[in-house]
Amino acid sequence: MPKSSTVNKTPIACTDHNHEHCIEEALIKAEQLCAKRGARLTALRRNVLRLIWKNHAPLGAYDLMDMLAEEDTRRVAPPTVYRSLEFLLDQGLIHRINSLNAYVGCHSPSDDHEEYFLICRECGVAVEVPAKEISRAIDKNAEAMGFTIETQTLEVVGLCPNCK
Amino acid sequence: MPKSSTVNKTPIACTDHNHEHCIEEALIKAEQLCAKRGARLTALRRNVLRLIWKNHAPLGAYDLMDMLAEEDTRRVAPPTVYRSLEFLLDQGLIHRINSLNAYVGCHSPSDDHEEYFLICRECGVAVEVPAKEISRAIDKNAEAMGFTIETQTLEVVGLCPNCK
DNA sequence: TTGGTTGCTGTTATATTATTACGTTTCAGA
DNA sequence: TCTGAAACGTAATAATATAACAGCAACCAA
Repeated sequence: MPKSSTVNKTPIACTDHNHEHCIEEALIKAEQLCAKRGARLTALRRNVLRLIWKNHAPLGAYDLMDMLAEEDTRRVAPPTVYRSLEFLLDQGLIHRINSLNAYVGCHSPSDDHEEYFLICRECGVAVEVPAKEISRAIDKNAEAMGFTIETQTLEVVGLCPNCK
Repeated sequence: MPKSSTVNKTPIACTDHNHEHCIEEALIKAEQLCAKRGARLTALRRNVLRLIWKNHAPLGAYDLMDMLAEEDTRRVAPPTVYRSLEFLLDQGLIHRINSLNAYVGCHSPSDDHEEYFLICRECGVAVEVPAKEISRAIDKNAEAMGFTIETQTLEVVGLCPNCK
């Protein structure tokens, strides 16, 4: 196997960390990135991003609608949330977890990275792991079979250190 | 990267092959496996499996319902199809493609294999590729981070040899 | 500053995928 | 042939996502 570029220790998401810091950092990075790109991080989009970062477990679109409703005393319709999600996905600020129909904040939105997810089936936490070597190997195999790769989705479900 | 166990050539699914043979073989293997396990491959389940094997592109549950309706002049309700799909998944006779909400026949239902999918976004074909080494590497990394892995989902989308 | 254009949000309706709950039938084994 | 478990039928509904169109806000050029 490739020499692992992965740090071999418990992910921050699974430790007792200052999560306010995660949220704050994510929002600042998002502001900066959008400013740089001339993309508009509107109040709604910012709110959705903040709510997604509420914890390290992916949230569904309808969960987000409920959370928005709780905060604003005003119900938002599905297209509104889905449009925000689409924007955040396009900007690489969040990822979609296909196996959960849910969305989670991206840890390194600035670089064009390959990643995969370790998902705990008990507490729901989803840890983003760099997948550069694995990804490259898959690309190589695929090309040998005549495929041109555009996107990869690797989702791994199990138990996190806290839940086992 | 690991020495590839993948055969480096165009997958059968992407060639002009005798697909009747694929279907027949899949059904025979299914019969044998179910017989061995004492599992009941009923007429309905067999039909669903046959329809899934209609081609090498994953089919949605409602597609299958439509196809059953066309053949039987009798509409089957969602739970009926979903129960058959659940059985076939349990028996390892089919796989679910999360990114498409669709189902595709398994090429080697008898062995407890790890696999991933190359999916063509143009023609829809989904090719099953053995992922033993990659899978093991992911397991190892995950364990180093304190995770215990139960299931892996790797789906790769791009263009097949015929569509590019 | 105005007017036009573009992009964002609101709203209604509906599509798509999947499950719950309960009743009926079928079938293998006693 | 009876019986219990498994499979299937049916109606209702949940969960996720999109289409289509209207109104509004922000930006830019004149």
